[in-house]
This record gives sequence, C-alpha cells and structure tokens, in this order.
Amino acid sequence: MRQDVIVGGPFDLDATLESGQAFRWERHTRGWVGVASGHPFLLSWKQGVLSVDSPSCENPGGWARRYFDLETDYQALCERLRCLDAAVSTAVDFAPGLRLLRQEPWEALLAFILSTNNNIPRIRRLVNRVSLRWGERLSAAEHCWWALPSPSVLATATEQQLRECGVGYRAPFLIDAARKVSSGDVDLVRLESLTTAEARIVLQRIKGVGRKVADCVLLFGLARRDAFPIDVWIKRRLEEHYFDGQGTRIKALHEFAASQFTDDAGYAQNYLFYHTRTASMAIRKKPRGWQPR
DNA sequence: TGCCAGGCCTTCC
DNA sequence: GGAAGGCATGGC
Repeated sequence: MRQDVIVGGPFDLDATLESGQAFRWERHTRGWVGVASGHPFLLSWKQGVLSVDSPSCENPGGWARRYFDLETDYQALCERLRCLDAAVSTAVDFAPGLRLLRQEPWEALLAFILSTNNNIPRIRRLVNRVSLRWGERLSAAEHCWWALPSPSVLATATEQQLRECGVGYRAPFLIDAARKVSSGDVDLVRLESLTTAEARIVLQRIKGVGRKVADCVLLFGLARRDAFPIDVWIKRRLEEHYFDGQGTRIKALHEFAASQFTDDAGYAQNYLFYHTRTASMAIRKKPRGWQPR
C-alpha cells in the first residue's frame, strides 16, 4: 500500500536517514528503501509530500507520522533552539529538516550495542548481517529484505555464530540483551511507564549498555527527548564551544546539557551531532592540496 | 601503517 | 570514585 503524507515545517529525508540514528536505510533511484517496524518501505520526498510505500504495512502514512516525528512542530522547535546559543543555532541552520526518529526500542537497543567503538558504515553492515542470518525474510517486489531478528530468536544465537558475522567483542553483549529482553527481565514495554532516569538504570543492567548506549535507546527508541547521548563527536563539540578545551568529565557535560537544553536536549543533541560529524567528514574528504580561502 | 570509530568492562589505585 | 588498558574489525 502507498500513502502520501503532507509534511508541514522543515523536513529533510536525506539528512534524517543518513544521520546515524537508524542503520537499515539505503539510497534508491526513487528515494530510500529500508526496513523498520518489521516492514519494508520505499520512501520518496517531493515538494512537501512524503510518499510511503510498503507491501505489508497497512497504514504506512500513520507509521511515517510516528517514525518521522511529524506531529512535532519543528518550526517552533527550531526557533526555540536558535535562541539558545550560537553552536546550536548553527547546527539547526545546517539541517533544520533533520528529524528525530522514533524507532522500535529493540531495534535501537540492538543497533546501539553494535555502535560501541564503531563507525556508522560498519554498524549498518553488522545490523544487516545479523538480520540476514536470524531475521525473518520479508517479501518485497524489487528487493529481498530481512526483518530484525526478534529477541527470542537472537537469544538462540551462539557467541561464535555472532562473531562470524563480524560483531567482535560485542557478541556476548547482544546475547545478554536478547536473553534479558525475551525473558522479560528487561521489559521494553514497561520502560514506557518509567521516568527517563529509571528506564536508564534498567537498560544499563544489560551487558555492553553504558550511559551513552542507554541514552541512545531512550532518545531514538523511547522518544525521551530529554535524553542526551554523549559520544566522541558531541563531547568534542561541547568542549570546544562551551568548555575550556579537552578533558571535561562526562558527568559535567551531562549536567551542562540538562541545564542548557532542558526538555529539548535530545533535539539539540541530534542537530549538534549531525552538524559536527558531517562538517568534519566534509573537511576530511577535501582533496590533497586543498586550502581554505 | 597507524589512527579512529555514536564505548564498555575490568582492574587497579 | 576515577584513570588506564584492552577489546574486534575495517575504512581511511
């Protein structure tokens, strides 16, 4: 089924899907293809209309409104963020249509366990390999897609099998997450009813889930917009703009973010991360001999 | 060839 | 409590 969704406010499909929030989207001649919430999708964007096509999702428009955070007034959000300070204002102006995705909690948990000490292209490959080996095959006209494996299925994987997929030392972390989630020891549905701080503590009981991974799950999988994941890029950006150089403790950075960005912290983080990383990569890709004017 | 990547865990002090 | 070192792997 295909549905068109009229999007109000800034919307940047490319930036959103390549921003490192989700790892199962690929560019396609007609837009983007990928798997989310157990369904394959073809997405295209033209003149304020998001076209959402899926062979299995019964309400692709409704799915898109939730997934792409379309109920949030990004015009007002961007204006609020621009008033905060120069760094956030610059990041917002760089890609105002960058959306904060709302993924399934399990997808965010699995992907961000794989993200530790890793890079985005490789995270994407690893999520796909794990899906290919343990996920359910989905029917789609032009592509073969595999859903993310359920926690109960992934719980049957051995450490050796996961290592064969290239996940390295993260193999036992994935198994622990799958076992705890499938047994109900960590109830991802119940996390919805907890405060952000309480949910963070529960998530950090999973091996391989520290403060940063937990915050990513909270922000991208549970829509906790007060969560503020601090990775190497964000740490660098905060230190260079708000603090006096390197060596600032993570705890101090979290306290600063909470007081500076309050309930919009997650949005601010998303803009800051995308701007900092994209700008840095662009500089890296300059040809040899390139000099700034 | 060495550094780095959306960090975390263990050990040691 | 905080610092240091190790960890799998592959792109650049």
